[in-house]
Amino acid sequence: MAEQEQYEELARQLSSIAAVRRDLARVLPADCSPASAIVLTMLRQYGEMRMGKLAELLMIDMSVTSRHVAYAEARGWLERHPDPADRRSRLLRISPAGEALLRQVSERYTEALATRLQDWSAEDVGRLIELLGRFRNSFDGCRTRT
Amino acid sequence: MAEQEQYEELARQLSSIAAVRRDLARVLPADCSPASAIVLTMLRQYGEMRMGKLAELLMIDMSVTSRHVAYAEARGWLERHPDPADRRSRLLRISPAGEALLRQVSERYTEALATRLQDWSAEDVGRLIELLGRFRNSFDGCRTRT
DNA sequence: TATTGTTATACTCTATAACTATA
DNA sequence: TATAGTTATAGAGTATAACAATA
Repeated sequence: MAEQEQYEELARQLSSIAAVRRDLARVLPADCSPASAIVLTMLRQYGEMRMGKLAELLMIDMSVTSRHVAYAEARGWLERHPDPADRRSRLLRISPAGEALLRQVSERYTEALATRLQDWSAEDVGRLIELLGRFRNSFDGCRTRT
Repeated sequence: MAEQEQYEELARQLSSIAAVRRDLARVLPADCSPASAIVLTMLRQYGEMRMGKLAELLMIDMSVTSRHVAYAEARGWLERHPDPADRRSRLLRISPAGEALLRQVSERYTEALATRLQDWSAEDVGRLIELLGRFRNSFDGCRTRT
């Protein structure tokens, strides 16, 4: 258990991180929104999946996910194939163009982060990643009011 | 220096953190936006300041800051006093009502975080805070494209 | 009936640009 | 002229609710 003061500080830090995300988003290719990048990243990492599963991974409403997917499909970055198990649903799969886009995104993110974090050790970056992952997991399934 | 893979993972984590922020925002009092909460927090922490300084702390454009401040002032959470040094500017100061609101915000944030992070040690929370602070600082003044 | 996904609508946050008042 | 702040406008992201198709 942590102290109240720590929790307040943590809440403040979370606000600041939004600015970092905006900064990072500026390096993305012109018509690739952060939303597109994360959708494609999930499809590459976890493979073919349904809309509902994707929404769950992204922790956003399916209505929003649906629009992000439509945007990416319109640009040829992903494909929707019939789901043999359920005709209401379709399976989402990243396309070769989407893979190519992700390689570009990864390059730019990496370059931006390498520039900004040049004085960080790989160990500290690793620690930050580990703690952020744990932090996020602590919120999984917590969409009710306390 | 970290590896490319680490940077990619870090970029993914940052996307996830947005969901955490949304979750946390749900515990705020009805007409208190996350923006109001952070504006008031800054005024409490750093004291009276000008609009430009506040925008810099929040790392958002002054036009946006101006609207957040107008919103908070309309609800009596902060006051704008003449700046004796520059009549174009006004000094922003948190009001007693704003302080009261912040106490409520702090209570709810704390309760929400305590619930979600019950299996975290104070040390790990401290490490996360420290790393997030350093991370944010590494981005300060980096609003250009690489 | 319940569930999967889509669409319509509204709200929040943000940035850019044009503007006012003062330095 | 330059700067501090405001306002108008536009764009991205999200949630809720109503809806269509299928389970």
